[in-house]
Amino acid sequence: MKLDAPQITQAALELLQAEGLDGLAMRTLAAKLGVRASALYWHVADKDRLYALMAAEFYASAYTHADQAGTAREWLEALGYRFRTVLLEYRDSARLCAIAPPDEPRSPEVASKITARLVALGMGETEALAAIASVLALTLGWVVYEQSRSMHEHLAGMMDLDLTFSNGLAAMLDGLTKL
Amino acid sequence: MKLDAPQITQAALELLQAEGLDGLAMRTLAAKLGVRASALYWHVADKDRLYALMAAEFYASAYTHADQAGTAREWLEALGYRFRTVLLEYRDSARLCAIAPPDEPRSPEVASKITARLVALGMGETEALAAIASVLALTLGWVVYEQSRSMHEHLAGMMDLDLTFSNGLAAMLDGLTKL
DNA sequence: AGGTTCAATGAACAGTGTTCACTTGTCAAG
DNA sequence: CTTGACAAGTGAACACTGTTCATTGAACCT
Repeated sequence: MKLDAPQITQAALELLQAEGLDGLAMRTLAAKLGVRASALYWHVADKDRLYALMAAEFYASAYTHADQAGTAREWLEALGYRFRTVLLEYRDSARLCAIAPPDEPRSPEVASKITARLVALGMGETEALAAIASVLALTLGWVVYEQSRSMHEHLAGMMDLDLTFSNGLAAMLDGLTKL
Repeated sequence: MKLDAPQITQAALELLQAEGLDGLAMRTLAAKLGVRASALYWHVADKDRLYALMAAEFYASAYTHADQAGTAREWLEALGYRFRTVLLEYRDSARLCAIAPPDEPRSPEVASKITARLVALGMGETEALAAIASVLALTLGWVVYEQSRSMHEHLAGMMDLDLTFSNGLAAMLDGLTKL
């Protein structure tokens, strides 16, 4: 049962879910894998790199679900909705995404890959990229607030968080996909 | 020249601007104030508390500028616009806001104070709160991406960040303040 | 068997936030 | 003045963090 970068990422996600971001220490993570902390550095360069791998899972889940949509509008809505859903499954995940550096060096080709589906559904390239950035930004920021414990208690008492998020997202998409 | 919580906050903001979040160590901050690190704990309970005080400055600046607006729509637009502007003046400020816990215990009265201006301009209380949360979320998330160095280089090469942000914000506000 | 390479170890290092017993400095009361 | 009290800062320690590196072990191919 050899160690492995994806395996480490998986264990890190479980640890995040169980203990939160503060509980995610390299030694703790290593112990969970039956190994010493220094062994992790053979497979993963940095803790920042580990953050990036973890965050990439969230983004991947969001993109994967979005790809089942049939229109550009639906695709963007699914992206935001699924991104929030997967983030809410893990503690402190939004803070993690805020801390994590982008995992791959971003090149125009990568950008094309991300926007490809939207372009196929009839959007312009930069228009698509702008829309994706806006949706991810709104969702990430929203979950940051939603996962802050005292903020959550405060907001949840005064409104339906699911509904209010959906409204904001829908409002933005109405404007973005209009003309 | 006695030490003081607001003074510590101010020095911390300067240090953040100069060195970024990683350079913001209690000992470094204390040295900047001509004092030892343990002295800071007389005025500020925690580092988290310090984060909260710093973040509060950003929010205060945003709210202050917004209050000069004449309509609900303008108020919300100013809130987002100014929030982004002040965040961009400091390095890693968005990540800081994502980490910082809300500074005051949130009560219904505090919520009323925040929404007061919007209510005076004709919005319902919960409607106003939802709109504020959406605007702050979009802006915070946006600046998180914008301040990530590699992400910034990547996005800045493909679009006008000022314009794209404004578009997203305007699109959302069109939908939120419509009916 | 021998050697090469991949993988994990254990010990250390520098730096972190934080605590606490202790020394100051300042000012008011006796 | 002296005394006491209280606010403020010190210095040393603690526990913990991410990270490095020389060393060791295991697995594989020749």
